[in-house]
Amino acid sequence: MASVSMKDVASVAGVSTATVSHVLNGTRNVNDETREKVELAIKLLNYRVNSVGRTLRSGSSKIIGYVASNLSINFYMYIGRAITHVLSEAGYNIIYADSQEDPRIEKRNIQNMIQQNVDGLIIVPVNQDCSYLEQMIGDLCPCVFLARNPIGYESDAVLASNFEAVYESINLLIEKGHKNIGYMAAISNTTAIERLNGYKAALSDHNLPILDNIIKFGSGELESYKAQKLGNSYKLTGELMKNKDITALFISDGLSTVGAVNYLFTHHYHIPRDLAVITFDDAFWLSMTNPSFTVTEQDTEGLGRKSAEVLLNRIHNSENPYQVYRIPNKLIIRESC
Amino acid sequence: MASVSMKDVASVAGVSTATVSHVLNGTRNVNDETREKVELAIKLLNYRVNSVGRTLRSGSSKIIGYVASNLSINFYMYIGRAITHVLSEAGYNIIYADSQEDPRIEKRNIQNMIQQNVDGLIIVPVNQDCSYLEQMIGDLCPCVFLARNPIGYESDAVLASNFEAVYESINLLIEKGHKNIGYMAAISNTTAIERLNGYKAALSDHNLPILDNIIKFGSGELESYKAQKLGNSYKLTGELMKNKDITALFISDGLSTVGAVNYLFTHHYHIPRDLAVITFDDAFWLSMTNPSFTVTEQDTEGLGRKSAEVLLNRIHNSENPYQVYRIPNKLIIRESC
DNA sequence: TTGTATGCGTTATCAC
DNA sequence: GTGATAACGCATACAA
Repeated sequence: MASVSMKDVASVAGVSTATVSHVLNGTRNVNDETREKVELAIKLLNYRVNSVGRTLRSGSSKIIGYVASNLSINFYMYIGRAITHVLSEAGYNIIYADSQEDPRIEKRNIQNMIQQNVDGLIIVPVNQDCSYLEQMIGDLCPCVFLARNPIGYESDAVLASNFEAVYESINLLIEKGHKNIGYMAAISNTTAIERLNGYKAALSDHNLPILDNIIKFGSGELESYKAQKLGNSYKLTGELMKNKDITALFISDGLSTVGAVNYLFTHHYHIPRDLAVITFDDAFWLSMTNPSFTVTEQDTEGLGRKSAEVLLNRIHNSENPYQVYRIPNKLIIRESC
Repeated sequence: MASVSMKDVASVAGVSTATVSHVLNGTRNVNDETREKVELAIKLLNYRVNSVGRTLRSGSSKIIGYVASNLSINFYMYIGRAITHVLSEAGYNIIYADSQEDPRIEKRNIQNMIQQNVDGLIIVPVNQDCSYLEQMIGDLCPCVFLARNPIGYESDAVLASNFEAVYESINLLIEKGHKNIGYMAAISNTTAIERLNGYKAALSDHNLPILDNIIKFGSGELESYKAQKLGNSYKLTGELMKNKDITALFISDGLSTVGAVNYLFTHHYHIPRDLAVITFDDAFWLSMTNPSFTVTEQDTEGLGRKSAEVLLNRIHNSENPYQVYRIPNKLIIRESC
């Protein structure tokens, strides 16, 4: 509405808009006296740059879009904060979009951001198959994938070291004498496969058999986090635990954890006496249950920071070959194992 | 980079840019044949409108900004989804910004959004005192406050019915025979006062005394949600529970709940036998603890929907007097009372 | 039914 | 050291 433009500032200060612009951006030498006149006018009129005009003219919005599959999962919010921290330092503004696990919303979010002329994108894709993003993004803006390795789209990716994290966790259980270690996963995608491979490798390396009947994989359907508490993973855990030989359980994702823990508590498992448990991904409530849970925690700070840095590199130097970066987890030992 | 503009489309279709624009927006009659030529060119070139140009020219970005005090609290994300739902229907795009409970970040977020020419703002303010937003926002864009009633800034606000929700909860406890009902609050602001007044009114209406020594108020400092589990509310609950007359406890905000519940579990309170408990605000884990917790749940869907509607009204009709809207809570009875 | 031309607010290329 | 002026991509008033 009552918007003040550079023209107004220029007129009040008695200079040209070019001078105002240069004062604002420090892009050329300005006489001290002139500068002061301009700065006074800016204060007087309460002038703020219009980013839209600037973006149109300069071709750069200084905005980075963070499009996450599901922002109601704290994991992705914490990553967002780390991203924001790094990128603000570098002079960028960050806008968040929430895809709500819906590929159509994700598509719209990315479309919008591109139309807003974002200088870069950090994407947690809803689906593994990202080929449909190819013609949307193309070479319009650099783009880093986060937490999930995209299929059908060549780009940088920053991922947790899924294999190593699970390997380390299973190792711990084996060292404690467990031989029948159940494995629970709600989702099946390449990330889930990487984790499962860590499990299998750890068993193999200790000459333990891999028993298919104590590995439980969900349908791959994504349930909303809110609905999750009564969801599929509760049931899957029940089916898994019919096998009475199991003395330890590894829960391989945060979505499974809610239902699985709920099942174990409801059925009065004595942890860790009857059953040792380790879960993938920390959550604040996992340290306040009785017993508290041993977890392999993903490094949100590291993941966010790295993806921001990779994006910045890509923006400034678009010729390097694409690369996948791995951020190690951290094993946090609590009471459940 | 290889960005396609209306000019390119016009040239390929053999028409003027005006025609392309009108085809795109349906703003005037176009010959079927011409339209088809244009649409073909658009497909051929994979053309997408540039929102920046459109915004600059039209003065409207069709973007609404949602600036929340702390997006890692699920409550605010769920509200964001409801907002998004209503506003997408109305043809707006929504961008989220996370203030991380830091007024400086909030300020930057709002500043950015205004510079991006957003058509409206929905703000969960970090501080109660919003007078510093006055000169930033002014009449530059309509703005609805959410969840916290701003001081020093005249605007619409959409709030939970704090008074009634607590009144109803305390009523339930009184009906169950409780006379010494402890009250816990981590934060002290007008929202907290409203809730406390609901507590006091319920007691008064049943001719029960209001005992200051079983009411515990935090310092008002905001702790990060992540750090909260070991934070102030744990300690405050401990101090409160020194009073052995207390037979019921009302926890008046989600931030307190984490610490308070942690304290009660750690000290092996038998709930509800020794102590009946009701908390303000639901969270998924409150239904999977043992016992599960009775809560007065805030209606995120209603809060988000209403604030979006109020904003739309304000955008289309800016002359109505400002108003405060209240969205009722829902009492969900579980095992803790 | 369609085209031409202007301006939104800014930056950048000239010229002075 | 400073000022005109063009151009970014689009929508629209006006002309044809």
